[in-house]
Amino acid sequence: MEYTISEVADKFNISIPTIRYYDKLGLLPLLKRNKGNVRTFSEADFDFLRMIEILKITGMELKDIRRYFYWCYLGNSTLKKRYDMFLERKKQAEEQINALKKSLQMIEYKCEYYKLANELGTTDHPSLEDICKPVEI
Amino acid sequence: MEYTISEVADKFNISIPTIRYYDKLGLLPLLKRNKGNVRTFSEADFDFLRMIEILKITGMELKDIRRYFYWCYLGNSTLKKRYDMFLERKKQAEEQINALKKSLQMIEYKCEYYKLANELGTTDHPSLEDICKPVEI
DNA sequence: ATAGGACCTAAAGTTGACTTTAGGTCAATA
DNA sequence: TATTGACCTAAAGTCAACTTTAGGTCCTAT
Repeated sequence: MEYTISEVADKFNISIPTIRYYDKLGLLPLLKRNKGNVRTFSEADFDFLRMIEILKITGMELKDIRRYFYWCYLGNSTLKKRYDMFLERKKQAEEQINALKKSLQMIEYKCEYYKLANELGTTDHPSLEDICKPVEI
Repeated sequence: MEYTISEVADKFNISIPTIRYYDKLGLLPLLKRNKGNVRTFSEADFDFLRMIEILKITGMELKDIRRYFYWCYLGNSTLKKRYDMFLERKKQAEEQINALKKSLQMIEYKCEYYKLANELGTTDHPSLEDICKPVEI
C-alpha cells in the first residue's frame, strides 16, 4: 500500500513541509518517487517516521537521528555505537521523566492552591497560609 | 544571604549570560543591584529561577512565563487565569510523561536488541528474528 | 599604581527546527 | 481547453533561546 505526502502528514500529524524537510535531511532514506517525481510512502517510511518521533521526544537532534540511520545502513560494524546510543537515549528519557514528575508535583500543588484561591477570591486568606509554602509566586 | 551571578549560575547550573538574559526579559522582577550596579541575588530570586525551571521543563515559553509572573504582580484579579494556566501546564506535563514512557518502551526494546546483536556480532541471526519486531531500523 | 578578575551593557551572531514564498510540473475535471 | 488542485524545488524567512563579542566599570592584590 502506498500513500501520498498529505496522507502521511495527516497520519503523523506533522506538516507537509516538515516531511519534505526530513526527506531533504536524509531522514527518509528508503522513500520512493513515482514517474512524476512525486513521493510515494510505504510502511518502511512509516517505520522511519515513527523512529524519528520516538527519538525526537527524548531530545535527540535531527542530525544525530540521521547519523543513527546511517549507522544502520553501515551494518554490523556499528552495532556498538547503536547500542551505546540507545543506552544514552534511555538515560535521557528517564531523566526527562523524572524532571517532569518533579515539576508536576509543584504544578499540582499550584493547581490546588489556585483552585482554593479562586473560590476565596484572594490569595490573602488564612486557609492559604499553610498551603502556600513552596514558592510565593 | 546574598549571592553573586556566578554563584547562582553554579547553583542552578545555567550560564551567566542566560541569567542576564532572563533578567532582561523581566523574569527576575525582584532582583536587586548593589551601589556598583552589580546584581545581588537572594532567596526570592531563587524562587523565580526555580519556577522558571519547572515551567520550562513542561515546554512553556519564556514570554508566557513572564506573563504569568506579571499576572502574579497584578494580584487577585488574575487568579482565574493563573489557575487555568496551571491546569494547562499539568495537562502538558502529563502528556509529555506519557509520550516519553511510550518512547522509552521502544528504546528499552532497542537496548535489549542491540545488547544481543553486539554479543552475536550481527543483527542477522535467528535469535534476533522474533525479538526484532517493532521497527527494522 | 597597575594588572587581574568579576562584574556590567548593547548588539550581533548562532543554532535547530521549521515555515513561507515564488515559481514550476502534471493529471484530472468542468 | 483551460483551470484547478496536489504535488515539486530552492531559497529565504522566522522564532525561541541562547551565546558571543566588544567595550567599559570597579575592586583588590602585587
